[in-house]
Amino acid sequence: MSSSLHQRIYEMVRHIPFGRVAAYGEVASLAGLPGHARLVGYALHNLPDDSDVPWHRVVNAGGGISLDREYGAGTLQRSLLEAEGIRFDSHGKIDLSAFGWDGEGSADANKQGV
DNA sequence: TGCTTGACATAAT
DNA sequence: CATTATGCCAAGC
Repeated sequence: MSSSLHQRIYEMVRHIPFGRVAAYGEVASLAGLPGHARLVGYALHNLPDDSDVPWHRVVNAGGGISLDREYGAGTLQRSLLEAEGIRFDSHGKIDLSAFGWDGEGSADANKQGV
């Protein structure tokens, strides 16, 4: 795998704690690639089958799914997120204030009482 | 090796 | 609120 950049992104996504989500831009910055939100998405698009990367924990800046539900991936992502205790609002988006990776600072964001 | 594309983000229209 | 435009830059061909 010459694409070490993807590799690094995969690792970063792998470090996302359970029941939490991170935005593409967030992951990019944390991965050492500030501004390369697209690379994150691109990397996940090329995500190898043997990877245990929780790509479903990566969402867009609005806490929503960028993938088309029709393609299956979007629907699958939402299912996986709900399986981790993450809730979606009426708009099909996630409350980043509660489930965002940086949401650790919020007190009532800790409750995972499903 | 150079052009095209892209699971994004943000501002403007 | 939906669409358009632009930035940014690596991966794929």
